[in-house]
Amino acid sequence: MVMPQAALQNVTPPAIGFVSVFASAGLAPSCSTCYLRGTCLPSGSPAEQVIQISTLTRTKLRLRRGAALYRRGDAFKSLYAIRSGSFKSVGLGRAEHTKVVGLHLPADLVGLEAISSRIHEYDAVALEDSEVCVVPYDDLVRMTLNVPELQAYLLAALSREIVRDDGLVLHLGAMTAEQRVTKFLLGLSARYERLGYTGTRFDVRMTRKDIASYLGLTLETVTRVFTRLQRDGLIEAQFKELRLTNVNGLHGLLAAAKTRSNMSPAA
Amino acid sequence: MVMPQAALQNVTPPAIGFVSVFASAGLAPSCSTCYLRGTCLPSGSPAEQVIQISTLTRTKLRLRRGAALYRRGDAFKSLYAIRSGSFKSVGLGRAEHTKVVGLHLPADLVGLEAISSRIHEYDAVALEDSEVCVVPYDDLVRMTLNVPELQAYLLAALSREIVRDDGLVLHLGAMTAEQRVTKFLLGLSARYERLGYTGTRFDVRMTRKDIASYLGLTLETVTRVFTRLQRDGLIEAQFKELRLTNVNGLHGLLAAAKTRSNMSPAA
DNA sequence: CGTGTGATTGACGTTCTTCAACATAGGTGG
DNA sequence: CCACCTATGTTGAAGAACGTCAATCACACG
Repeated sequence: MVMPQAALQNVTPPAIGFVSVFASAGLAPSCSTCYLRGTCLPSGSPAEQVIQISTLTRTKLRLRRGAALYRRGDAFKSLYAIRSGSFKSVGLGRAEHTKVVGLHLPADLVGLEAISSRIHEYDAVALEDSEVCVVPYDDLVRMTLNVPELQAYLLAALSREIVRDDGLVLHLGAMTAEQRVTKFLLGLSARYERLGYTGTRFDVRMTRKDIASYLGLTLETVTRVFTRLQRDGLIEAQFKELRLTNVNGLHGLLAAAKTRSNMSPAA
Repeated sequence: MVMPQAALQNVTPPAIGFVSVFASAGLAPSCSTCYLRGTCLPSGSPAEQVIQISTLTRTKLRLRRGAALYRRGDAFKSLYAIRSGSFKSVGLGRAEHTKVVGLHLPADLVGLEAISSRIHEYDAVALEDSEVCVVPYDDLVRMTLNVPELQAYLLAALSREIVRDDGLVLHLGAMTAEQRVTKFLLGLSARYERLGYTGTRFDVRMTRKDIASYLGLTLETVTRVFTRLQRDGLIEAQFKELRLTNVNGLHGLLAAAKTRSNMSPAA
């Protein structure tokens, strides 16, 4: 069990639990060689800028499953780009109850919600052994003034997050349990595909309980939907392992007349 | 009925319906005299910067109730700061059904969701006769490079929107109808108070149908909750007019043991 | 090999939706 | 100014979807 090695330069420190910190002394790859190149930060064109951006992310963190990247109430100092693994964002609802509000995969930028208040609003917990690049926020912002592409990228990332959340709002309130789960699975599939994986066969790292929380359901309901989808030949699921055996069929469930109507027909 | 007067400078044009465009030829107030000064854009300190920012927002729009500031699919060119009135954001769910995803009051910045894709994702519809300042986005971004406070402000605004949405996600999935409506009313109250209004007596501009859509309920359920809250002496409501007669009681409903438990107890 | 967490399945109850009828407000034209 | 008309809001009764409670199973981990 690797313990956190005290503070290094200006690393956000408090990540408790099974965290390992290391700087890029040749060990850690720079942005220019990262296989996610260009997806998490704009290391697109001018090589000069890529180098500049690489200096931002010298520090990496490794987290064991269950470890927290940050916790609710922690001071916000950095954003985190996921290099490998996955995280959930866990928020606090009324009456000391928690709820999963986000699921983050490689190339995602985590911590955006804390920019305005400078205090993290959620726990970010590793769903598996994971690795992130630390992006000190003040340095990032300073650099945007010289690298307009970076500025544009950061703004776009924030905007994308808003769209994602709005999408969630749109669906949470207006879909049946079956549709929520289906939407969730298809969304995951699409994200994995964008990362270069298959999209029809992947592991669901969240527990049924987490999924239920994320979708605003109970874990029993989620389980039942899984078995129903499996019975109908749309998926094959056992525990974390998942295959989408009939993607069209799944899409069909979403479009279906079954929509529950607190929604108004479009004009 | 005032018709849109063709394009003025680089105004986003397509706002259809009852829209009136006018430039600030002394008529329209500048940021330095606006009663919302500092709330929508950072016209805080250096007078020079306020003037600079004012040049961004030379164009204002007036919209009649029901008119659209922009529509889904419109090209994104500007953000809009609400000077007076209110708007709803309406998104498209599955199967040609719409859902209200946002409610915007004075000083809010509208259109943030379109920054990444450069295409508006929602309709923004005026809930009453309203007035907005047009903030051309490219000009705004260009200016942030010289005015770091503006950059910080813009990033914070986006981040705040993310927090707002996450909050909605948190609550939509995990609260009873009574709690959703209560949360909605208390939220409105807080926002009006922050704007300098009473917070215990205000008009709800959205129809029951809109509220229901926003909260993921049916309009009948919303109505029933309203009458129940009224019966219990917590509010007085007739149609759009609303008074919160027992704010503590309302807060009590949220904290209450009544939470439905797809939520996990905090660690 | 035992313990604990996560997953599954069933029976039952509650909340919310659905369907339907009716009331009220606001706007339009006579 | 009134009559009408449509959009909006209110109320009731019945049913479905999902939550709740509880028992059992399977896997992972020490």
